[in-house]
Amino acid sequence: MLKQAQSALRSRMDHDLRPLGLTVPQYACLELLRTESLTSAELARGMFVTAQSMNGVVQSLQERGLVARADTAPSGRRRPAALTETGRELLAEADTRVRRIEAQMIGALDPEGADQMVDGLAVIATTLRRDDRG
Amino acid sequence: MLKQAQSALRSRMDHDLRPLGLTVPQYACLELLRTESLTSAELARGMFVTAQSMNGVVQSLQERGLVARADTAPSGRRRPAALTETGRELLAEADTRVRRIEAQMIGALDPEGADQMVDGLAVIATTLRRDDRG
DNA sequence: CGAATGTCAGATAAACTGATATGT
DNA sequence: CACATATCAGTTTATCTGACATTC
Repeated sequence: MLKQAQSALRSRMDHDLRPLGLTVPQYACLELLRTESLTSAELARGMFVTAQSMNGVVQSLQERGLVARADTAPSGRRRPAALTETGRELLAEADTRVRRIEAQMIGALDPEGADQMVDGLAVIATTLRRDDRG
Repeated sequence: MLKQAQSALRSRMDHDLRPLGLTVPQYACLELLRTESLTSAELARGMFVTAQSMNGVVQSLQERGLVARADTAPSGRRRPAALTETGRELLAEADTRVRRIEAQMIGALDPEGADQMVDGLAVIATTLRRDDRG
């Protein structure tokens, strides 16, 4: 089941990221911010949690100087978070660790199977959104 | 990535199990106990968490009367937890909800893809155990 | 002694619901 | 007014590490 693989992955990522002072949700958050600035609400949707939950994560990242947000909203109440230089550096280190895990994961599958896996997981992720039929 | 599908699944399970007063870890725990009695340590290994973490989960299940453990250990310090009748009933209800999610998940994949998915996830789960090369 | 199991204590993080405020 | 965003407050759960006891 998904749950077994999920638990194993989370456990392993937690173990490898902990020395960097990063939790899995924090890492996931930084990862989403790699290519673009996003508001807490957008990050929340990307991670399937409430805006309130995400707010806590973003605030802790902000306090640690890993992300930055403008003090005043450029439009509406939107205050997108962006990686700082420090954040980008830490993300790079976290990434090498996570990629090592992914490599181990992918290495255990045959090449064709790995491709189908990625496709299937993407389908599942979009299918399970709570919004699509609660 | 696994993480996206995992987050979506967790969010969806959380949402559907919450009305039963069950969290995802609690449900996973009951599920592991469906066919056999297990100690906290064994459950912990099955869920890739520490024995301490699992202890809290088991204790809350015990307080709610969903699982039972002998007061004295039949051998060593082992005090395996077993589902109570109440626990079994709640698990049944939780199961129909989770199966509904799984059906939706599987339904989004073609039959062949679903099979390969299950196999692949099993491989990943065993591969990622922290113990196998940390 | 060593290994497995159980458990206490303390800390931190994450998630929820509910309420409230602010902009478009 | 409705809707999206932000954020505060309070609660619960899960998780970790460290320490310690028990039993084979």
